[in-house]
Order: sequence, then C-alpha cells, then structure tokens
Amino acid sequence: MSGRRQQAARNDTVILDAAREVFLADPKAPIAAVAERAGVGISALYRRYSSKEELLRRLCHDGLLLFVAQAQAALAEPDPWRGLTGFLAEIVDADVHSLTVHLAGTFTPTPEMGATARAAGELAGRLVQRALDDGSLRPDAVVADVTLLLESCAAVRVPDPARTRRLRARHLALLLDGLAADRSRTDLPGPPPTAAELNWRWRTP
Amino acid sequence: MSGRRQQAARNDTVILDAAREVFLADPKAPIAAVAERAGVGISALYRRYSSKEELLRRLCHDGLLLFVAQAQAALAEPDPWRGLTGFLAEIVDADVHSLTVHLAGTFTPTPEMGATARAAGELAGRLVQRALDDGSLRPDAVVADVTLLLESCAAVRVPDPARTRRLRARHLALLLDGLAADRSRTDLPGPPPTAAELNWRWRTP
DNA sequence: AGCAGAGCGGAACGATCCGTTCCACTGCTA
DNA sequence: TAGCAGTGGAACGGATCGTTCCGCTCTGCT
Repeated sequence: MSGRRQQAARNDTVILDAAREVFLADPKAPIAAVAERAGVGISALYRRYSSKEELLRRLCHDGLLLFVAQAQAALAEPDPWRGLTGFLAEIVDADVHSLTVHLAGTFTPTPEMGATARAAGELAGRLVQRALDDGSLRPDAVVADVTLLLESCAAVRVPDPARTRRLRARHLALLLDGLAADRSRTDLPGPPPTAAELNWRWRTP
Repeated sequence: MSGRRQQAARNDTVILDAAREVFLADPKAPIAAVAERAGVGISALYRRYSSKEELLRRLCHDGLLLFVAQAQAALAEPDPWRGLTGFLAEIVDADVHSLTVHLAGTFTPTPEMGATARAAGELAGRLVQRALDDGSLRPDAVVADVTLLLESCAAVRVPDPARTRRLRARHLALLLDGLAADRSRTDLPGPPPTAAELNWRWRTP
C-alpha cells in the first residue's frame, strides 16, 4: 500500500497522537488545535470521528485499556510491593490518569467504558489488597488512597512535558514512602474516600 | 449606620465570600454565577470592582496575604516540625493554594502581588530550612517539594466541599509521613523542581 | 417634606470562541 | 481517463460571557 491510502493510514495515528498531546495539555482545547498540531485539516479529523465527543471517548477509553493492561502485568510480578509501585510509576509516567479522569465529564461515557472502568477498579483493588496482605503497604491505607495518589500526581505540572514526568516521579516517591508499612507512624485522619466519592466524574446525567 | 448603607457594607463581604466559593469550585466561572450565588445583581459587583480581572486579583492577593500571615504564625511555633506541618494543614484546609495558583493565569498580576508572592516564598523557605536543620524533615527534601505538595493536595477534590477538606487532610498526612526524616529510605529520584519551574504561572507576558 | 443621587437588578449588546458543515480541489485507483 | 476517496480550510450558527445601560427604589440630607 502506498500513495494516498498510505498517507491516510498514517494520518490515523498522527491524529490520535496529536489529540492525546493537545488534550493532555488542555482538556478543553478546541478541535482546530488538534488539527493544527497534527498538521492536517479539520476534515481529516471529521472523516474519522463524527464529533469531538467521539474523539474524546476514544482517547479516554484507550487510557482505560492501558490502565487495565498495566495492572494485569503488575499482578504477574511476584513481589506485591514492587508490583504496586512499578504499576503506579508506569501509570503516572504515561499520564494515563489525565487521560481518563481529566477528560471524563467532557463527554457522556458509553456502557463499554463503564465496564472497562469497573475492570480497572477491580484490578487496582487486587494490587492493593496483595500489598496489604503482604504487609508491605501500611495497614490503614485503602485502594481509594491510591486513586487519590494518582489524582495528585497528575496535578504536578510544569510547562515542559519531559520535566513534568521527572517531577511526578519524585512526587510519587515521596507518596510511596508515606504509604510504605514499615515507617508509618501518624494515624491517617478521617475515613478514607468512598468509591462513590471518587467516581462522581463518571456520572451519566 | 443602618439602612441602605449598612446593606451595602454587608454586600461587600457577601460578594467576596460568594466569589471565593464560586471561583474555588470553578476558576473560569462567569461573573453572573458570582452575582447569583451572592444573591445580588450584576451591578452590585461592578460597582465594587471595575472588571472581573480586578475581582480575581483581589481574591488571589487575599489568599497570598493569608499564606504570609499563617507562615509568620508558624515560625513562632518553637518546634520546627510542628510549625511546618501545622502550617501546611492550615493552608490546605483553607484551600489557599487554589486561590493563589489556580487563579493565577486568569489575570495579569500586579507588582504588589509579585512582592507578596516573593515574601510568601521566602517565609516558606525559612519554615522548611528550620525543619531541615532540626533534622525532622528528610534531608533530600527541598522547599519546592513542599510547593508541589500543596499543589497535589489542591487536586484532591470531590463534589462536597466539607468532604474535600477531610480527604485532603488524609492525603496530607500520607505525604507528611513520606517527608518525615526518621523513615525516609527510598532515594528521591531526579533533581527537585527549580523555582522558575514552579513560578511559571506568574509570568507577566 | 422633598429631592438628589447612591445603590441596585437585570435585560440587552457586542465580542469571542468553537463545533460542525460545506464546497472546491487533488491525485490515486480502477 | 473518469470518478471518487481524501483533504484543506473558509464560513456558519449557536453558545457563552464580560460589560454597559436604563429605570427603579429608597435613603439621607437639607
């Protein structure tokens, strides 16, 4: 395959990459910004996605699928603590959380996405439970604390993307030292967040 | 003083409170939302502030001043660790960081605000240095880590404001356990953020 | 008592932004 | 070579929002 067809196929990925970059930098960016970044016209976008919302859904679902894949890989790691921390490092580094959470609310989720999100939550729960049973995670931590951890790492943000990744890794290390069992001393105040509190973005009104 | 004058004076604070609530919930909220929340007309707003930007500036500067005041109070606490942690708890609880950082960029800062921001940074630096000298803060932490900590706590957010405060307190406790000296073990990866990296929002283009 | 105007509510205006459509054009493909 | 998949980008229409403006009320002063 070559010529026009190949160019079109290449555009598929170019557009998706551009959209990821643009919407990660600014979840409310206009569609035209994506086209400009991709170096294509607006038509090339609308030929592939019938609306902005559909593109956002695709991006978000891709993020969820990556989350699930990484979580499954992490469960294969024999050491629960290494599995959990490695997983978190990957998710933070790939900025999956921005993809899934910051974009949620800008579109109405599909049932399929809801299912994937449930699967993601279930896998994360297993990763955390393993580390709790193992004794490597402080006993008063819950899976919701890990969700908040991801949210808080995504909030670390400087103009340079590469630098942002480094700073997030540093922040994550700090948080993990706070989560490790052998040095927890302060009692965590208040009840942990509930599932409903954390999933409010996925409301389908 | 009573009657119309008193009502007007009361509106001063009602409007400011409403603006704080509204813009904390959504930094890009329209002016009309503030008026509605305050239970006044739009004119009552424009009588006091010549533009939306001026109102935002006022809000932000108030936040900075509160930051400075709390930091000075914390320096009066004899125990450096208690001073630092108590200070952070206050700032997180009052959501000062959202006031100052999330609002920055939505207006052009005044020179006076720049000066206050510098003072705030200097005071925070002293609080951190005290805890470093004291040995209660892990030696590889820097003041920029504390800035990121505030940023990350502000990212913890659920629809209910009261619940948000509780969850942030919990998240802060986790982070502080990671920052305390006597249990740090993991080396923090990468160089800490520089001042320029964290102050980019205060750019005046 | 009466009036000037401070204070206010909210409709209306104009600017801006943005998603989507549409049309002309290009160059592969059959 | 005819036709159409693929595209660029101008143009449209709707929505949003900051700001202005006009008419009203009721106070505080003379």
